Amino acid sequence: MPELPEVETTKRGIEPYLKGKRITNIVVRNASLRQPVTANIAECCKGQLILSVSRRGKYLLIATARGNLLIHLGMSGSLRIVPANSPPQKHDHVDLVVGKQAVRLRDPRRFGLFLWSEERLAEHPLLKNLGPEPLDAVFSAEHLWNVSRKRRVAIKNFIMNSHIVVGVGNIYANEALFMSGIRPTRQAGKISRDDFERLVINIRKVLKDAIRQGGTTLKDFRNEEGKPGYFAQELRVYGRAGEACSCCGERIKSKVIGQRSSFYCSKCQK
DNA sequence: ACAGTAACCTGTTTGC
DNA sequence: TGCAAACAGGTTACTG
Repeated sequence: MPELPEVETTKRGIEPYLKGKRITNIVVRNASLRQPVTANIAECCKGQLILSVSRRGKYLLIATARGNLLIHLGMSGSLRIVPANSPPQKHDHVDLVVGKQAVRLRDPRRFGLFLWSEERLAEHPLLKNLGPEPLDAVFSAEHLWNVSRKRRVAIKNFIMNSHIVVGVGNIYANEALFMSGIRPTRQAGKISRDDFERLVINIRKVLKDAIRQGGTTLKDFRNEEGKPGYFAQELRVYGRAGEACSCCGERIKSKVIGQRSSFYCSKCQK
């Protein structure tokens, strides 16, 4: 599910309910996510004042003076604001209780994470090797050029690699490559500087546009109010195999690249 | 160091 | 209609 725009939408949605409040409790109903929910997590952070809510890549970070909550939504996770006493549904695994309300993690596939960490975030194993934020200035054509030399992996896999740049998942990788006229199978090391310039611009554009629309809801993404995002209607190639290209009319092709379904126009993308 | 694959899970869609 | 297979937005551990 959630790529950067969906995580950013979630971050903006939950922030007003959390910032400046004290953590009342954390209720864990099912600790078996991709990693087990940190043992005794409630005792670790009960009573702590929430200083900030932020995002790094697809990770949500909730900071207190003693440590940080680190949440990842995996493939099927979502966070909602609910009354703390409302009955949980089948896949509602964890509640972060703040007063009479709770931020509730629902994650049917349990690929998500809900962790407590007292080490410096810059040192955290899940965060320390991440590449730049695509919406930061340090993410540039020069960066992509520098780290792609002699790399033979397909450009689509390359930009989905969080060590290269964070937050670009399958949907937006397909879209950004279409917008840039780059065939997703091309070797990263053979992309020209001009192509990288366009790719950087379009990765930023597609992510910003999707954030503006509240993210992309294919099936189960919901914001903190349980409402879907509206960017799906603006997707140009993702999920459109066999349809006419919006630019030239050619039929959109699909192909599995690196185990992920990929979509492109063979006329517009070389 | 790099590239490719399997694995972690469950729900929904597709095809016979 | 029923059942099994295929597929899904992410990440990482392992292999060669």
